[in-house]
This record gives sequence, C-alpha cells and structure tokens, in this order.
Amino acid sequence: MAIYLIRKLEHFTKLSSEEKRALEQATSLKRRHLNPREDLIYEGEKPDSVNLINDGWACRYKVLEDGRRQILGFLVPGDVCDMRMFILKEMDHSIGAISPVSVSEIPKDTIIELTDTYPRLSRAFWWNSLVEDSISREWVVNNSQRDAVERMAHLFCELFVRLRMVGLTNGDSCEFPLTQAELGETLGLSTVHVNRTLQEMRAANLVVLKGKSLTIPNLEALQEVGLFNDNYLHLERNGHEMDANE
Amino acid sequence: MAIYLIRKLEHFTKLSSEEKRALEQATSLKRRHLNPREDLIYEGEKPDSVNLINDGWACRYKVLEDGRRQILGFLVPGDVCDMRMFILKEMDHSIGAISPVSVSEIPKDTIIELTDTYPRLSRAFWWNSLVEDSISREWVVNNSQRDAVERMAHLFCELFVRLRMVGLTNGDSCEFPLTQAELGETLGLSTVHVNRTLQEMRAANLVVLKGKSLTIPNLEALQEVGLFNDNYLHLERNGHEMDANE
DNA sequence: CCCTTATGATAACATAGGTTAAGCAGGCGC
DNA sequence: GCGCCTGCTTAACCTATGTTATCATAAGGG
Repeated sequence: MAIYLIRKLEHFTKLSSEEKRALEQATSLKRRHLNPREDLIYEGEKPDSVNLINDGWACRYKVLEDGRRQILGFLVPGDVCDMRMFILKEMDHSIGAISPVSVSEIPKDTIIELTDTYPRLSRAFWWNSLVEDSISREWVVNNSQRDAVERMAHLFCELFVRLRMVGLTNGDSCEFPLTQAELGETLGLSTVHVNRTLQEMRAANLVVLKGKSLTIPNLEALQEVGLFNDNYLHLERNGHEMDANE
Repeated sequence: MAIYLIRKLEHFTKLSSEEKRALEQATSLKRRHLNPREDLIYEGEKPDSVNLINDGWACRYKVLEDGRRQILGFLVPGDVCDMRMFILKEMDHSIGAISPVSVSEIPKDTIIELTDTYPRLSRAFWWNSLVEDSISREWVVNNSQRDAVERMAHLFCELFVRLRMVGLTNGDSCEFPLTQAELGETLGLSTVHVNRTLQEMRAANLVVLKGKSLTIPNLEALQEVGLFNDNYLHLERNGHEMDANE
C-alpha cells in the first residue's frame, strides 16, 4: 500500500527491499476513509500519528476570520502529512479531503522505530519535508508575481510532474479532481476569473480539462507559459544510482 | 554573539548554561560581513556551513527568468540559514543582505557535533525550521487573500513580533531597513502602490515609518487590520517553565 | 421522476492595483 | 559646491481581476 510513497522517496534515494518491506508494514496497520470536504486534521489540533495518502487528493488550507479560504498545498497519493507533530504543539492549518481519500495512519512510535532503525528512511522523510517547504516558497512566488494564466499553468505543471513521479499519469493525462472554486482558493483568484482563464488556456490548446481529468497536449509549452522550472521539487534522481547499496 | 539565537530558541525550550555556552562557542569561530545587496548564498549553490545572522537584515528571494523578483522571507538577528543543506543538493533560492549584515559561519561538522551532543538543541533547531516553514505558508495566505493594506499590516506585525522575541524592539518601535521597493517585492505590489498604501496607513495612524525606523502606535489595532494571529509563529512560551532542568 | 444542490459558463459593470512619467529630497564622491 | 545616485511622492491613465447576477447542466436524494 506504500507503493506511491516508495516511488516518491526513490526519487531521492534508492531503498533496500528491507526498507521497503518495513514501510509496507508500517502503513498497513490502520486505514481511514474520508469523503470530499471531510477534514483529516483541524487547525489547533495536535496530531499523534502520521497519515499517508493512499488514494485520492487532499489539501492543506487556512481560513481567515472573515471566511476567506486559502489552499496551501495538495496532498496526492504517496504524500505524508505532518512529521511536524513531533515538535510543534498544534497544527497551524487544517487538512481536508478533496476527492474521496484513503489514508494509512502510522502511529508516532512506529515512525520513531522506523527512522531509528533505518537512517536512510529518516533522511528520505526529511528530504520529503524539505521539498514540501520548497513548494510553499514557490507558491509564494506564483501567487505574488505571476498573472492568472501563468499561475494556472504553473500549478498544472507542478501537479502533473508530481503525479508522474509516483506513476499516476497516463501519457499526457492525469486525474484532476479540483473544482474551479478550489482552483480559485489555491491561486488567489475568483471563480469567475478562474473560468475565464481556463477558457483562454483551452483556446490556446494549452490544457484540456474536463470531468476531473487533465490533459496537457504540450507540456513544454505549458512550462514555458507558467515559467515553470522543476528545480524546486528537488528530484535528485541520481540518488538512485549513487546511493544504492541493496 | 549567539545572544539573539539563544533568546529565540528559548521561546521554544529552556536551555542549560552548558548548551548556551556551546552555542556561543560554535558561533564565535568565523565572521563575515556583507554590504547591502551582497549575496550570502546563490540559488544553485550547495552551502557547506550554516550561517547565523548576528546583526542586520537579510532576505531569501527568487528571481524569475524575466527579472521579476520575489522576497520569500526575512532573516533578522538570531535567524539561521539553511540546515537544509544536510539533505538537499542545491539551494532553490538565494539569500542576500538588505542592510549591512554580520554573520557567523558554523561549519557543518560543528552543527553535527552540537546536535549530537545536545538533543534539546537539535529539537530547538528543528522547531526553528518548522516555524520558518509555517511563515512561508502564512505568506501564501497573505499575498493571495489579503488586499494591500491588510498585507502590509500583517507584515509589519510579523516583523515587529519577531524582533520583539529577540529583544530588538524599543517600546513600540524597531529598526526597519526595508525600502518601499523591497516591500513591493515582498508583498507582490508595485512600488507606487506600496507608497499609496503607506500614505493611507499613516493617515490612519496605523504606522509611523520614517528613516529606517518603524513605530506602531497601536499594535492591537494593526493586528486587527492585518487579520494577524501569531499562532503560526509557534511561540510555545510555556516551554520555559515546562522544560527547565538547568 | 422531480426537486435540490454543486458546478460551470457568460455578461455587465466596478475597482484595486499596475504603468509611465515626472519632480524632489537626501546622501555621497570628487 | 556640483552632479549623480537612490529612494520617495504624486498624478494621469490603463487593465487585470473582482462582483453580482443569471442561466444551463449534471448528479444525487427521496
């Protein structure tokens, strides 16, 4: 069940079959299912386990006092939420399901055991958190410096690349369960403008977005439009070779 | 020389005098001075030491291919740059000086020794990184959901609170070396609009900003305007009491 | 099968914020 | 003391994006 997580971590470092087995085992203890809009963790809570997304999409978000909502990041299969809990007293944002989501709950102690036993896993998890942070910074750039078309192009590129990392793309297509309202809450745009922008991008044949499915006819072109450079995702693929000791 | 760092970390956990001494020692080996606009680290580089800001302000930033620049965060005295280097191959952003800056360079090995010897320091550094990440997320919210006045108010509150943490405020005032252009690059606004917004805030007596000095006559009012809530800074002050074992 | 609710599409209009340009003050090199 | 920066201010004008409202369609519930 940890297949997507393993695929992702292997973009950082090769894992031994024992390490993979340990991951499989740790993630097969406890399952949970969430419906769209259901929350996994609330702002203010102190989680006591780590959650691995097996299936479906979730998002981190914050809601301002006056109701405005901002999505802070997406969690797709293979993503884990909140190693942070080892240190921080409480969540400073919430995590909610976007599509139907299946998660594996990994108790705190299991994580500690895992990382104590396998230092390479520990480093891989650390890498994973650092990449997430790097994504946050890139989002600051995206939502502050780019216009609507650029922003949307950039977001599509990021999600497509991330899904491709874990084998969840199909040629130039992937699942894409976001509504236009959610796109707006991500990019800091109104739903009306999200719609306009999408029309424009469809007209330019940059994307085909229909019925929860995204197709990118020409990824390179879209990357150019979005000023997208994947360096911030730190896909240090040579890790595969360099660090192998299986 | 690590006084600001120590003050900051003690917002998370009490430190023993031995731990403090070790920090002082680690940070007194090598100094560096930077002039405004000089870079500490470039995007693409792989740093091999950690830098502690002793004096002055620096910032993390990214530049888009077409020249647009976004400031991603500020580093003030007591802030450290880039524990990340233990894991990531290269910097995904640059760090540059804003005012004249004095930094202490701490070699990688010293950091390892320090965190191996004093697990509490290790946790404190971890906390520190998590807070930085949390700030990034808050900036996504700020620059995506808030209008110009709110954004600016929020930023002023954040910086004031952070400076107060390390004892660098003086009543309701603090040093504030940012130019209006830099404010614009931070908040995703043009310099003209930064100026307009400042006029408006001065007229409302929300801030006095003149000659590199910021005064906030009524912090509570400013927090309200900026929808500022300091929870994302994770000032877990009870750490002082709870965790003392000196 | 109808009713309701979520989503997407469009249009008309309003506005926050961007752009360009110009002037002005303070600091610094010479 | 002059000239030249860099930073701040202001004005006129422009445009990307927000707002409000309406309608169409699709999906799910009873």
